Amino acid sequence: MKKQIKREDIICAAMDLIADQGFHGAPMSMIAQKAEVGVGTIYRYFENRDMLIEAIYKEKEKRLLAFLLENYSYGQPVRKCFFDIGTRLVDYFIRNPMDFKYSEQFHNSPYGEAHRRNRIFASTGQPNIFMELYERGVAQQVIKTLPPVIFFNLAFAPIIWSVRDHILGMVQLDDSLARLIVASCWDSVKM
Amino acid sequence: MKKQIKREDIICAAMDLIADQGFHGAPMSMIAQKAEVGVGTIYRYFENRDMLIEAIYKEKEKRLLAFLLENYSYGQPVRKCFFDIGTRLVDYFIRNPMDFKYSEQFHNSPYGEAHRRNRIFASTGQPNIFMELYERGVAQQVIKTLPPVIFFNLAFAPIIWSVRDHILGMVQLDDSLARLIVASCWDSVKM
DNA sequence: TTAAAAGGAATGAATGTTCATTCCGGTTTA
DNA sequence: TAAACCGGAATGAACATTCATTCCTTTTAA
Repeated sequence: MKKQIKREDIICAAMDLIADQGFHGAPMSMIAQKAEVGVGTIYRYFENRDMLIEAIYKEKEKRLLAFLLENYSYGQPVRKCFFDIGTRLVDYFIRNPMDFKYSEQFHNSPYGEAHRRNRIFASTGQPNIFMELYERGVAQQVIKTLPPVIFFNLAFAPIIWSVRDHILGMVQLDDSLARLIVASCWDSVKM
Repeated sequence: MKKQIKREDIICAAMDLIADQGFHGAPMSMIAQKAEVGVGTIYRYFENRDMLIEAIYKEKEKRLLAFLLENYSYGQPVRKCFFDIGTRLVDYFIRNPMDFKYSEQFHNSPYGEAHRRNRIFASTGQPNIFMELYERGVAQQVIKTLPPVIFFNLAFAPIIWSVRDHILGMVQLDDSLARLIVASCWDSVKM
């Protein structure tokens, strides 16, 4: 009970610090301070720094996946599903900018090297809606014949970059612009 | 004369190390060793670590820009210019993977924070072919009406991600696939 | 009912390591 | 021979991690 609370405190503190200062700006001492906890305490909950960082990532990933799967438009046409996933992705990250920033830091660091290839669409055992979408699209010939990786890049890279720009204040990503972006991504992959 | 050679040695060593080990894997002592130079010598050519890292970036950027501008299809239709830039970008990075990797490391680190927004299309005083392309496209109504940043994301994010995947060995990016990707990006921005 | 004792959670000063940077004795060059 | 150059040991700052000690909660026993 108490235990879980402290663990949460540490995770939140670390995630906030790392999200906006990067891994360099988040020494254990600072994480401890922000979490209002002794440095040593962190080590009661996490084997070491790497494990803490990994744990945060896992948690974030789990939440995102859950959000994407909630009421997902299973069985709808490929195009519909594509728009659904795209707009949800934008929604989620705009509502949880810290998650996005943390994820960026993580993937672009030695810690995330291993996961780099999992990105969003790895086979986590979960029903993989990304892969399913790709395969269905190819089978029905509604999307271009492309290696899966390329499909994913065309489909999501502009979205991710645009979300980043939004969070950095370079653009205002409102609903209509978000839709326009997703539609453009669709234009790039559709047959 | 000699001076320039040592400077080059240091830059090359640092860039190779950083490109494939990241900034963490490239302490000054290791750079010195790889460059076959004393640690102190580095400080004769660069004020400090940050300056070295910055200098490498500037050099790389200059080279890329020069490559893109070489025989650039000025005055051709927007579509033609778009394809030209896209394929050149792929070509350059595939032929200079270290430059690409370095650039990725740089942009995703505290060092590159300042430049993050310059990415490839900042106004460096140079004739900015990216901005020119965007403006011409909008004026002629051959591309969608989008904020410039979004246009750039749609146009180049998938290319950059795909190049990265190629370098990591996730896809084989041959000429025809590269052309297909550029064409798809065009599909996403064209009117 | 209360005092004492145990168990284990929390703490943060101390430790050891990893660097960037400096400095000065040696070496080359003009 | 002086001046410019080099090299790499020495320095000190920044950290992750440890561990002896304190603190708090729960159990025991009188």
